[in-house]
Amino acid sequence: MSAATSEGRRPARTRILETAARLFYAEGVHAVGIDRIIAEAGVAKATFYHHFPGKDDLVRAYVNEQSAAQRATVAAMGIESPRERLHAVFTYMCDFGSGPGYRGCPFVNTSAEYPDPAHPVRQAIAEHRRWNRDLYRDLLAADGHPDAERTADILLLLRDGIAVGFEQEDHATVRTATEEALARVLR
Amino acid sequence: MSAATSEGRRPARTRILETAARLFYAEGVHAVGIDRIIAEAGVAKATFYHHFPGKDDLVRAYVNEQSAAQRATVAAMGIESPRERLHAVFTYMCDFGSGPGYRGCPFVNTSAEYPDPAHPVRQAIAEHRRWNRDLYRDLLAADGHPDAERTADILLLLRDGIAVGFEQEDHATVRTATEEALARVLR
DNA sequence: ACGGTACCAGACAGGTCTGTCTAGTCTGAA
DNA sequence: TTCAGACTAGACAGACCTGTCTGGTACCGT
Repeated sequence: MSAATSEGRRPARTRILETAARLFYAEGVHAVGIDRIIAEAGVAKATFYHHFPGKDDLVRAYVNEQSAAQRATVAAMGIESPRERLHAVFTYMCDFGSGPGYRGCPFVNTSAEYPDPAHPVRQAIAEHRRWNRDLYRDLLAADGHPDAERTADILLLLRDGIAVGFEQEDHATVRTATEEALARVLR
Repeated sequence: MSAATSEGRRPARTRILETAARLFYAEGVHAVGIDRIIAEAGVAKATFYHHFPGKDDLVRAYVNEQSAAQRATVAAMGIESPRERLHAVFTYMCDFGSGPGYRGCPFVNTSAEYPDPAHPVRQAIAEHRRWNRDLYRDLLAADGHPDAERTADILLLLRDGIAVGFEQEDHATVRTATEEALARVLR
């Protein structure tokens, strides 16, 4: 009996994506080979190449998966006011950044390994960033902020700073700095 | 006659470091192999391993070199007032980020390829960040800012945001957002 | 003249990378 | 029962990786 399908194991594609996400995030894209992913996912090589034409396609799927997860997290937040919602987003970032497995922003990290902005992986990252920036703008506008566009650009700067900061600096310091920065930026 | 030393060519170590800096920055650390560095530097493999015990040592030297260059740039700035000096630092970042060869912050990018914070390369990066943060704090304190410590933390957040932003977003937008963010953060 | 130092060219070893291919197993639907 | 589709195991090719080693040349201070 094949253990793969009858024992209620998750489908191969899912296992590949989950394993890739874990390894890519923890160790970097170039540092993790296909052989390791298929070994830890318990998948045959032919199966991997059946689902993904090449490694770059897997990386793109990984990026899109991360983006979908973040959008779902935001969508699942209670219906607070726009302002509370905006703060909740940044609070969530701080909580996530303070967690034990934090290893920086998956989008920033992955982007660093793909120098060409025209590469499909980079374009997937750019799309996520557009969503993120638009989220800030919409929440600011809904809150009646007088300069939602420019303030959204500033919040995106802050977002990236937080993502890098929690990877590099003391967590408590970054959290305090984030709260204070938010207060100053939003006046 | 050996072309290496008599024709006024730069010493091998310098050529290695310059070539490594160019390639590491443009394409990433893992993506560039030793073979390519020694080929483009016009250096024998034995010479490379004579100067650097291994690739990680070269990466560490690369990071330290970038740090030294940034410190020298700041040191070479005219003796403006602390506040002008602080603005000049951020203006320089914007100019650099808008340049044609910009590929993100070398420290952030390199850090993304070294997951272990205890790694010597990461520690070299951390040392540079301490210098940077202390630079902000000292300039703020010299300017009489009432909360130099916390504001320096915020400026470090902003710095990282700028470094990522110029790589990912429209340059003019990031520049405008930076100026506005600086104004709001410094009140 | 001599010895140390820096340098060059390139073969080599042992490993890992992506991607292809063969060959066979299991499951579910027609 | 037959057949397509998803899956498994693993050999293989060709390139690239880091690092070692041999062997030889040029310069420089003594």
